[in-house]
Amino acid sequence: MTPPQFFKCLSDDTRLRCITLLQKEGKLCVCELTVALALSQPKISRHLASLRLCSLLQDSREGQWVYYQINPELPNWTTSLLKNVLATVESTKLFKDDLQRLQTMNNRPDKLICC
Amino acid sequence: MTPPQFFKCLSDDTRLRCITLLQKEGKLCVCELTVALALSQPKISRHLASLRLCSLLQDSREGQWVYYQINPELPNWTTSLLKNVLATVESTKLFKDDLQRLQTMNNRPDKLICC
DNA sequence: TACATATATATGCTTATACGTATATCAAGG
DNA sequence: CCTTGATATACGTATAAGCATATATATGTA
Repeated sequence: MTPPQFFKCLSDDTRLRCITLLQKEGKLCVCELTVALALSQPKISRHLASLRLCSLLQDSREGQWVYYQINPELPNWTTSLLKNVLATVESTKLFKDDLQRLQTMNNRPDKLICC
Repeated sequence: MTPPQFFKCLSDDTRLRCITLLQKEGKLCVCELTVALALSQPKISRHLASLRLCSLLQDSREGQWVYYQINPELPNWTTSLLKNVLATVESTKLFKDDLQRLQTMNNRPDKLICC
């Protein structure tokens, strides 16, 4: 992934919110992100797919649910920048609201704690 | 400037090259950037204008020449990210070639050293 | 099998980006 | 003034992004 490609991933509000939430929470399924960002499921799915295609995210199915997480094999420069980005965004109202909706979500699926 | 807006600035190759060169060199005029990136003058100008409009860059005229530099009054989080970006890009062939063309440029205008 | 929930993708549309070419503006020097 | 070099902008066009809605696929359960 080249730097401009990487920055394009971060240049859309929906994608940036997904990425920072995933950084914070580690692993979230599509329906959790849909509730957290309060956006339509297809919209979330499309952005997640684009982030998966450029290998910024990884997905893994657990039964009905598909979980997404930051690709743990990203090059160092991206990881370092992402850390920086989270630190920047974490204090914003937008981010706090997303986290709030996630934490108070009804019927939140249990994560499989494996290995 | 919001984070997505900021990342959109960095999401285009031409803009990213201008920004990193300006970070390295401090202040460059349009013709220097045109030679360094080996691109057409209107293309460079248009991208510089967009970066100026979102206040990532500042311009200042010195006679015939218009010099651009990173806006020194950017918020801390941007400055910090930009530093990170330069460190990432600096070792790439693309960046070195740009720098090379700049340094060997003919008729390079003298910068006004003021104050 | 039938149905509910979760997720992905397709379609049609609108808007935004980026580009090349042409042209305008602006400053400096005859 | 008139020209030249530097820079900015306008215009038309091609392409990419993003969206809402509808639909398809996959999984789990009765």
